Amino acid sequence: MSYTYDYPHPAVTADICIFSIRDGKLHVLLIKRLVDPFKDSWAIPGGFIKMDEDLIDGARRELEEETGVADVPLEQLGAYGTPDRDPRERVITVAFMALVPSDQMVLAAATDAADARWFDMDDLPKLAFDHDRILADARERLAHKVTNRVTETARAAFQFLPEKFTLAQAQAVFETLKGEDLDKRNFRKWIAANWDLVDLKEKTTGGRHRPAALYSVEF
Amino acid sequence: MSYTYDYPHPAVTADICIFSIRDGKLHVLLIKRLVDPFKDSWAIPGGFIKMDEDLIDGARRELEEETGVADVPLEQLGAYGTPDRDPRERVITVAFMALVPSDQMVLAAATDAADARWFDMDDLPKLAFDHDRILADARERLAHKVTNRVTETARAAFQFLPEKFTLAQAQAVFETLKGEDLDKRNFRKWIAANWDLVDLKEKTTGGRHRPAALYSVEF
DNA sequence: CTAGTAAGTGTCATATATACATTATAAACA
DNA sequence: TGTTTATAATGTATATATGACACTTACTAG
Repeated sequence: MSYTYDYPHPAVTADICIFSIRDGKLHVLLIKRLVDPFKDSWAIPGGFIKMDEDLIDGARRELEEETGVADVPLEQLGAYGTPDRDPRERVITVAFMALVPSDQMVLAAATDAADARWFDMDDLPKLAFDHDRILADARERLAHKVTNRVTETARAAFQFLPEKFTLAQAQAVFETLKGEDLDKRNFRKWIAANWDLVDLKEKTTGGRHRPAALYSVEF
Repeated sequence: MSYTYDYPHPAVTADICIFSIRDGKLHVLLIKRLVDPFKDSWAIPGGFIKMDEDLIDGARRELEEETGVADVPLEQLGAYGTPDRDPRERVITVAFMALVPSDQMVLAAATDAADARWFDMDDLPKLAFDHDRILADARERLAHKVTNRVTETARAAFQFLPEKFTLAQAQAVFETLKGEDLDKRNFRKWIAANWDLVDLKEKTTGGRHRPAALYSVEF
């Protein structure tokens, strides 16, 4: 009996959907591919799993190599393995996702990708492989996670708010992540019931309207 | 530029957790391994994905080859790829699960496994690889799916009931699948609200107690 | 006819979701 | 200074889901 499995092996990659809010709109981090297939196409970052690294570690490494983005709390989305999803050879990919702040983030595309940029989710380019499907699945999952219970993902939403924020700002963030408008009064009830808001007893100034109360969160 | 990716490739398998109720207890379908590693150990069925088949098709094929079980509605659980989960070489597995009736099912282990048997989930043998972890994840998912909304999995629960069943029988099935006891009155409210039960105007006989009304379901 | 056993049934409290309209307060401007 | 404009702030009613909880009914066996 031989000591290696005598079956042909597919390639295995990890692909990562990184979401952020920029300019009040949901964005996703895409890279421009450096090599064929789909050279010069946009794609979600990802690459080959090394033989000695765990799937999530491979995902983290590829993400950093292609975009410079590090230290994000990835969550597995699932495996995608339609036989012809890669025109070169059989490639099975394990998809991950995360929600991160991106303002002070410096994208470093140089090494393993021709470019790395944030794209508005409402204005996406044509994507390589089956990445449009993976991304759609991730988008759906994001919307569910953001309000359904107090998950890591929901907590990440507050990263898009300044230290001191108004409830209107918070509502805008959650609306962006969910992809739908929320009722103001119901949102305020929800956030007060589910998060530990501190009323800072300060108000905004300068607006041509009634000033808003400022809050901070404690986790 | 070469036409194949010059990275080493891991092996990729599909592993399948098949649940059923037998004797009123939750069981899982395991196979006895025919070859090393873990020769003669029990394991959840599974095997190598072929180069031209989709993940779910590979899972279905392996399941049939190793157990004789066919035509089950598999759902993907996720990918497991810890580097040393297989002592021989790097193997990444994609796990699937399903809930099926098993009474008239004939297990045919002969071909690709030394044996195939149903095991009581409360009396499992030591499992090969990391299959205990995969199985634990599947068990948890099953419990959630059975009552949370009207899913395929929830519908499958009725397969464990005869054409005409009492509400007590139905409750027993759902208790087994959830792994916890349910309140009789609350269960009756729930099943009446969520399923289309037909009161057959018949009653059981022969019990040393008050006869029970018989129902059937319509989907 | 009595004992045993499982069937059958309703209410209250709590939590969550959703719909919906008016008043309050500051800045800008005439 | 007072009028306009823009956003902030607030409460109630309804519907639905969840979970706790105890007594009466009806058959069988002895």
